[in-house]
Order: sequence, then structure tokens, then C-alpha cells
Amino acid sequence: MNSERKPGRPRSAAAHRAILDVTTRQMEAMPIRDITIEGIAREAGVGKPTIYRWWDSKCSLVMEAFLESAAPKITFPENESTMAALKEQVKLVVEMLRGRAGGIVAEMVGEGQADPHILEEFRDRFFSELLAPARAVIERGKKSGELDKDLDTDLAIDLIYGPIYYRLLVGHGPLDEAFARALPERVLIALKAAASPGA
Amino acid sequence: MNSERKPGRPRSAAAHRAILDVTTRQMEAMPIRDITIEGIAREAGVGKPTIYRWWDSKCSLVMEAFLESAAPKITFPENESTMAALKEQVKLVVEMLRGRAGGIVAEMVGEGQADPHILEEFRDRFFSELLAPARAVIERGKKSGELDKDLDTDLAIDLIYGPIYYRLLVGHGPLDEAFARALPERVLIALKAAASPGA
DNA sequence: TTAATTACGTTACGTAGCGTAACGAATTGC
DNA sequence: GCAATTCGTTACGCTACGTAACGTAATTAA
Repeated sequence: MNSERKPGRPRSAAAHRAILDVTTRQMEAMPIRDITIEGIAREAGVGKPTIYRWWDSKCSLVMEAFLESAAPKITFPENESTMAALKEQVKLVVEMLRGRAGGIVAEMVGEGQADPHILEEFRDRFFSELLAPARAVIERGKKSGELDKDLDTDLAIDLIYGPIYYRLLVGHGPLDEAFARALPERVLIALKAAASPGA
Repeated sequence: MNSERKPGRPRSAAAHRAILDVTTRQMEAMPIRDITIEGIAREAGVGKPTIYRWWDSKCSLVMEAFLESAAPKITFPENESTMAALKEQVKLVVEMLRGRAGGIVAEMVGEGQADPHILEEFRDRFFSELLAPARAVIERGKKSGELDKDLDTDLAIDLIYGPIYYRLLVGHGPLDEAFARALPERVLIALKAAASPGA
């Protein structure tokens, strides 16, 4: 309950900021693959060991820079019908993923395929947070009767957001406005009705 | 229309096979990231330049090895109802992606995030082929009236397969049997009904 | 004031795999 | 025989990695 101050020279806030700023800039200007620790150190006027002291990999650094500055802070509308809220959410998320942020998300997930730690951290710090409002709206819809009471919330989220990230990552179709409109229009039909196992 | 034979020493079929075999073996034993051209050349008893003469990157080679041997040859059931056929397809695809093949697919898509050529080639040679039967079944269902006649086939495919690849790539939920059963059960509801823009 | 501690930037090092070039030997068509 | 093409071997320069060593700077504790 006191100063928490340890002996020794304190961490340089300037270096910390410079590193994150340069990373953010490079992240927006080039693919993550092309970013190097040496390059960041050079441009930030910082020693390579200083970077390795605080981050254990390029991806950790990029992730922090992304979550800090470039990551979208989407605020979702309140006080609407469940349907309208979900449609609006989809629209906003698709719009966001259309830009460079989408490229970064895709590249991070890509890097994560070779490094489970990266993927796990990105799931916890990006996906979970972004999807929390959707989860809340779906739960609310189930209670209000607008959605099927027996709906599996996790499955519902996958139904809505799966096609979006599928297109983002595989790139077989556009993330355009038409898609953002047609997707929830079609999916929500399935979330309203009671499931029909025998069909 | 003749021999097509050019002067000069012909390509060594033995080397060609050895390269693909070693690649297949390594692909199944370790992540793609850890595979190196030098390692393949060493184990295959082949010169590095020989590999570079025929493939322009590690990913091209891995992709060819995967499509040639490890890639699943899924045969879909004929003469069933549209619903039953789609459910069966989902089940088989999920089962397949649960194994090492799923890991390879995920890693290839991951590599593709940094190299658009890889992704494009993988789309054309893997996804398109695997999804062709689904496309056919959906088209058939639209004509027979089992599915909504105004359904967008591309969107329908994304609705069915998007959640699967979303889970495969982001890894937030299991690709288990329960998922393979619940997914089509829920999604097919939306493909039967007429769309309701106003809802 | 002094000692202990921690961070800083610089420089240097060994390691790994990249992709290419040069070579002589092998195998084919003309 | 000659030109063309591939083969495996060896060697090279390049880039970035991640760490270690050094002297310096900044801060706390005694």
C-alpha cells in the first residue's frame, strides 16, 4: 500500500511511447510480416535489447500497439429491438474490417496459426471484447422472446460472425455493404424460430 | 501433337517424388512454419536449387504435397433430400478439419494472410473444389423448392461453412460432433424460409 | 554521500535459413 | 559430336534473429 517504487533507474516512458508509436505507424503502412524488431528499434531511436526487455515477440508488440490505438472502439446502440441492434452491430463490424484494421486482424490470426499463444491472447483481448455486446444483445433477445429461448448463444454468435471472418480470412467474397445487409437479414430468421431437429 | 520432348536431360522423376514425399511427411509431423527448404533438400537427398527450379516458395510446395496426398477426398452422398445431403456434408467436413488436415488448412490460410498469391491459389485449388458439391446441392434445393428460391447461393455457403472455418481459424470453440449437428440444424431454418427484409 | 539496483543505448556475436551463382557430371534430341 | 537441360555439390552474401557485454544514467536505501 505504498510507493511501489523499486530501486534502480525507472523505465523510460519516452522509449516506451516511441516504440509503440513506431510500431503503430509501421503496422498501418506495411504487412506485419515485413515489420522487424531491428527496424522498429532503429526508427524509434531505441536499443534492440530495450524492446526485448518488455515484449517477448514481435507479435506481442504489434498486438499491444493495435489494441491501444488502431483497434476499433465500436460503441453499439442501446435501446433498440434485438433485431435492429444485431443488424447495426454487423454493419459496424463489417465496415471496420473492410479497412486496414481488418487486414491487421487477419494477419494476427494468420500469425496465430503458427503460434497458439498469440492466437489465444488475441482471442481474449480482441474477439471477446468485440463480441461481448453481441452476446449481451442475444441474451436479452432470448429473454424478451424476440429470439428462440432455446438458442445456443455461442452458436448464434458463430452463425452471425462466422461468415464475416470467413470472408475476411479466406477472401472469396467482398465485405461490402450488400453483404452486411443480406447476412443478418437471412441469419436472423434462424435465430427467431424454434429449432427443428427432425427437418 | 508430337513428342513434346525437348533436348537436354529430362527431369528426374525420382527427385520429384522424393521432394513431395519428404514434404508430406514433414507436413504431418510439424507446423508448416518449422519446415525449411534446406531441411527438405537434405532429407530428400536433393540439391536446394533443384527445389527452387520447380517451386517458387515453400508454400507452393507444401500446397502441392497437401493437395496431392493429404487433402481429403470427400465424396458426398447422392440421391438424398437437400437437407440430409447438407447435414451429411457438414458432418464430413467437420470431421476432416478436426484432424491434422484442419491444422494444415489453417496454417495455409494463415500463411496466405501475408502472401495473397498463396491464398488465391489455395482458394482455387482447395476451397472451390471442396465446396463445389455444396453449391450443387443448394442449387438443386432451390429448384426443387426445398430451399428458398430467392436464396443467394454464395451467401448460403458462407452461412453454412463460415462458422466452421471461423472456429477452425480462431479456435474459440470446438469442432466436435455436437457442433456438426447443431450448426446445420439451426442454419437450415434460414435457408428454407423466404427472406424478410422488414423483420 | 555512498552503495545497490535497474534501465538505457551501443556494439558485437553466433545462428539460421534465405535465394542465387558457379561448377562438373549426366542425359537427352538433333 | 554438339547444344540443351537437369542433376547434386559447394559456396556465397544477405537479413534478421535473440543474447551478451560494456559503460552510462537515474533512482532508492542506508
